[in-house]
Amino acid sequence: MEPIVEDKGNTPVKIRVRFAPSPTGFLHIGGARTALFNWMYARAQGGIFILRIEDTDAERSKVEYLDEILRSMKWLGLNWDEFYKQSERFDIYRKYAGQLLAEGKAYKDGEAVILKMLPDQVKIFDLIRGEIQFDTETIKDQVLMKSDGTPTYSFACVVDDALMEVSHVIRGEDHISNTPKQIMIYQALGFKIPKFAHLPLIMDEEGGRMSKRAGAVAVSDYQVQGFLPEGIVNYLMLLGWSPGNNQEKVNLDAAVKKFSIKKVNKAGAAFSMDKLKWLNTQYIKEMPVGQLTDLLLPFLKEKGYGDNTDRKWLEEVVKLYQPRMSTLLDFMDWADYLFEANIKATDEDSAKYLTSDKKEGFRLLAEGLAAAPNFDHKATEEVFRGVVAKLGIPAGDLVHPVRIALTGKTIGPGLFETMSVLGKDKTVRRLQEAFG
RNA sequence: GACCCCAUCGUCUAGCCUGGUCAGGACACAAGCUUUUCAAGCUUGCAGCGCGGGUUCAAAUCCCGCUGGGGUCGCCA
Repeated sequence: MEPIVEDKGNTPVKIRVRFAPSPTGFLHIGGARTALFNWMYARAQGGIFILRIEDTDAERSKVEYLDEILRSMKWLGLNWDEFYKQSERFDIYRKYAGQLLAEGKAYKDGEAVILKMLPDQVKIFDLIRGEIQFDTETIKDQVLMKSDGTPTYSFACVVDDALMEVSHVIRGEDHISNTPKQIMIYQALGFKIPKFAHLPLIMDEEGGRMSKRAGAVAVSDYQVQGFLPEGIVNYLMLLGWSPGNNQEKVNLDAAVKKFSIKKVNKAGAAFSMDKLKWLNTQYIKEMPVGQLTDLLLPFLKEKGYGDNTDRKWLEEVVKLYQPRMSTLLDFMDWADYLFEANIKATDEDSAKYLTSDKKEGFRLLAEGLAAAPNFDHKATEEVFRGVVAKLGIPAGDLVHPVRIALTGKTIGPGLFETMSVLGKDKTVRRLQEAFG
């Protein structure tokens, strides 16, 4: 089956799209969304997804950034079919600039090459917004090649899009006003003009411009914060697009099947950390424990918890926390008492829960647990129930103080499971030492 | 300021193209159930077509204006 679409002239056009980041910073969450929509469109149409690095600015471009962008793309699962770097194509841009000079369509100003803007009404056809019209009279002459011999963004972009036979330019709305300038370049060069699709911008939680101080903006920040690529990708696709049928949780494969660029929204979308977390929670919940444990390993290692932990035991612990985690980092916050030698509750919690009337209960419990033949949650519960029955108090009276003593926290999984994974030695010792 | 884009619950959205379903779903929020806590889960609730004119028997839906928000005006990308 040939992946084609009909254009106006009825000539079959191969779908070719590109994502063109500049390695002057980390892969931004907005950039990731642009990449995602390009990727989905390519996959949905059986087309080609090109990754083109726009590193014409040698000053600001850094290899670290390039590496990070590539890493983030792979992490998100956005694989590319072709790869280019503009810094390796300067000869090409120079050649076309020379051509325009020779044809008298551009002129020199010092070493710079500048395109004459002809008065014209430029129409661009945008797949999302329809027809947009500009009057080039208000646009000044455009620099093509800078005095230092390097191409400007618009020039390199147009030359590459044309030479790489990009059929659809899918990019952020912030590029709308670049488009008429670029069309003038296409026309001067005699290149075929591609179709455009300008995506709505992602705003911060307050509806303003996305900025660093508004929280995480780099994809890698979200990775560090314990988000899963599945959750991020799912969330990002919902910003400006809907899979329909009231579906919210949709994986990449399913999304590709339903994706249509024409169904993309026009209005900007505010980012919601809450909803991202909710989706992340959904993906964590459905993940096989073994896989989740694997993902947790690097986080544990970084905290120095990773070494010589028993895998089977670790998976049991993970299973306990899996239903209540919304990011991988939650596990690190909640399960630390299992890895630390000593734990401490806040003074406030100690004062509230570890009151002297609990001493007898703690003593009996420590004694009973120490003598328990085994230490699964059934065994620990049996001992516990025996103690509260003997004391004639409600279970809750002892449950909360014990949890504080064992974990340093007021929240957590069931107490008996908690004791079981903590192990007999630590459990008994922490009970004995609870009152100093 | 000039040019351009946009406008449905607090937020993301379905519905708009091809006017006529109590404007549907999700997150968040609130309440309840469950319960040894916190989550999760289930149930219920709260909440919206920016304003003003048209067109029409009928407007969230079509047209115009206003207001509001956003973007661009670099030898950055």
